[in-house]
Amino acid sequence: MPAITLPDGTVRRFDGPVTGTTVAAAIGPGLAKAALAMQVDGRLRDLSAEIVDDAAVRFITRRDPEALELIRHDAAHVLAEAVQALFPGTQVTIGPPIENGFYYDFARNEPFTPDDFPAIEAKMREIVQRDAPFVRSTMPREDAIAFFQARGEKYKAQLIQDLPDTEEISLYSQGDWIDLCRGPHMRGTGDVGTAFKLMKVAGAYWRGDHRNAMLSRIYGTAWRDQKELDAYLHQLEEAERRDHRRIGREMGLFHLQEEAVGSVFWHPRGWTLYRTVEAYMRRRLDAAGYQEVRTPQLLDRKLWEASGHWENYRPHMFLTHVEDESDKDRVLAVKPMNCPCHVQIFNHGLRSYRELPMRMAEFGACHRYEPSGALHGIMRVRAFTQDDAHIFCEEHQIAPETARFVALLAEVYRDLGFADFHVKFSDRPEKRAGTEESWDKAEAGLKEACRLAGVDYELNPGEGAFYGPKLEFVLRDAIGRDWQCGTLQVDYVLPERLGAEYVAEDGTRRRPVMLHRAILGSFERFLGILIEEYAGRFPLWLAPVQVVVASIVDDAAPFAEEAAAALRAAGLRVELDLRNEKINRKVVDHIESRVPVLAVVGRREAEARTLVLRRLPGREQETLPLAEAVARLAAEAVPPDLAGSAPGRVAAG
RNA sequence: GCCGACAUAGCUCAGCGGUAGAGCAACUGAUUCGUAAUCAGUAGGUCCCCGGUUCAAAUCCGGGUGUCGGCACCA
Repeated sequence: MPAITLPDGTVRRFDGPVTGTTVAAAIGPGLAKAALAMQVDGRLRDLSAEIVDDAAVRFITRRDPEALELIRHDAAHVLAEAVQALFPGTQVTIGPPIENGFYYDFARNEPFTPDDFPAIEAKMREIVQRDAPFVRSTMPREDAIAFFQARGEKYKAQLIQDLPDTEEISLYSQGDWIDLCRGPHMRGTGDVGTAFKLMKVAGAYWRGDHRNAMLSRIYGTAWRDQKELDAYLHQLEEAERRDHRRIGREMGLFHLQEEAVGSVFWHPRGWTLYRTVEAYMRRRLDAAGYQEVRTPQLLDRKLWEASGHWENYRPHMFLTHVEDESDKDRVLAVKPMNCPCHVQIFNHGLRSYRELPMRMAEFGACHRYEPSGALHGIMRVRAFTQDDAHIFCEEHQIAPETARFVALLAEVYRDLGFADFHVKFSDRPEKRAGTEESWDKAEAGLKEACRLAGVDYELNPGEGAFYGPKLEFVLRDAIGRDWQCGTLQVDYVLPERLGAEYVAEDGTRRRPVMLHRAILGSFERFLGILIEEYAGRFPLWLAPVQVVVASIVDDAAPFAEEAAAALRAAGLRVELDLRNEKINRKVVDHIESRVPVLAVVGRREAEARTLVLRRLPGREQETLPLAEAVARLAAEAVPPDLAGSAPGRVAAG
């Protein structure tokens, strides 16, 4: 006699076990038609599932957030059926819903190509049209294994084999086609609808392990209706326009070329942006009690052996040698990290606890031999500069230093336009240095510090650095990819390996703890993210070219030059556009090159000694006397950390 | 690194066995024109590299390199 409580609090009683379909029908024909699945006591279930006991039930319709996941999951099944119908002999593996869509991994000797999409999509529509109901059944484990083995689905058989004993083995059929699946599903394939599209093919390792076979993955996107699908496709196009590689070229910020794979050629405007951010960071670090240092690029392998990099990190290191006979056996490595160098500075001379915490910063240029497939624009490169620092401290200082760091990082991100970021906590990896005790201590200490600093994180198991656990501060790019920028790592290992010590209050020698930390991560990556975040339309203080003074007629040129000089004298980055072009054309060009302010000078302005300021890409304009225009723009161009203190003059970078 | 796709003028792209083309940009000239592209002309290419097939290769085949999308990697 289940009593079913609905979200609005009403209770319905039934004589015996009922399916969701029956309950929905009892409530009303509208709901019976709209319900795709249900939530029973918070758990998502098939509509055809029986409810035996009293329960709170909520029906899922197409409008509910859960519907998207169901649509995508079912779409993956439809894709799998379509592929097996068209390409006999293809084995199915897994096909989960993901953000914005779904994928399915197939085992097939010949990989799919986008040319196969039209046929597959057509078959999918056919299957959706047929609207076969999803029917759930269960099978004893051994039977299920035998069942899939007999069909030549060895991946499915293996999946079942590896399911925990407690797990019930459920299968879903849609017409003649059947698949191992946990569910739940909607009523039938027709509920998938037609707002789906296959997007791309890719190779993917079975179970994500590069030692396993490579499967052929098909990605698709699926939505409630065509309108949502169109909106998503449009959004993808927009994202493509923000791509830092495209904007970098369009704005003349940087380029990459074959002779220096993974290294950036910064052009004048890009370098201006870089210097602006660097100068900002330097001020921030100075104010936060850091001391900046500079350390060598090339260091003898002895140091890397001592630090543990030689053992743990060598495949990623660039090694050098010289031809000189007397020196030819010496191996110098280009530094992949700055930390060992900073320990060398710390070790130079006897340290006292009074000097701790010692915050040692460096804009350190590092080189790492990254796998070719990992390279991506300026976000993932082989040569980059970190806003790196190491805090040498005593154990009890870990928590307060973490809190200070997180506060600084949040302030920097906010100033640079990132209100949102998320934090991951990565604990001990398989390949690591140091004892279990030191890892226990480091992980516990960092967790405690997070608690004190009020940092919420998600756990990222096994992803720590080889010397210590880390916090990762993650920002998202235009294409929806996440990038680790900031980081904080607790390290008991390197001070030990490199023999760092200080004299404690009681006169004994102790090991400091090292906190490795970065806020931007690398300038290259961060600037890539920054470019995408603003789509190249930077706030005035960051814009490489802040103002273009454009003349309307040649007669106005002398005053335009005078105005540009005045703006430059106030510290602004100014370009002059005296081309023999109409003002319409100049407006278009400078909107395209993403200049924030256009100062227009015609005959009238030249006579009245005024400027017409137009904020691009907007249309509003205002006329101001030259001196006032200069003062206003100069004030506006003050970096956020200097705002409030003497406005007017702006550090050049 | 693995799977797949791609590589033609500065940029975006067409050409896909018969000796290279468009638009924009560049350059020259005319125009001096008040806020989203003035007109005309000129110039511009080892068709990524190396081999092969062919009377003939940008085009077909093989091998490299790079880029792009995933996967793996990201200390």
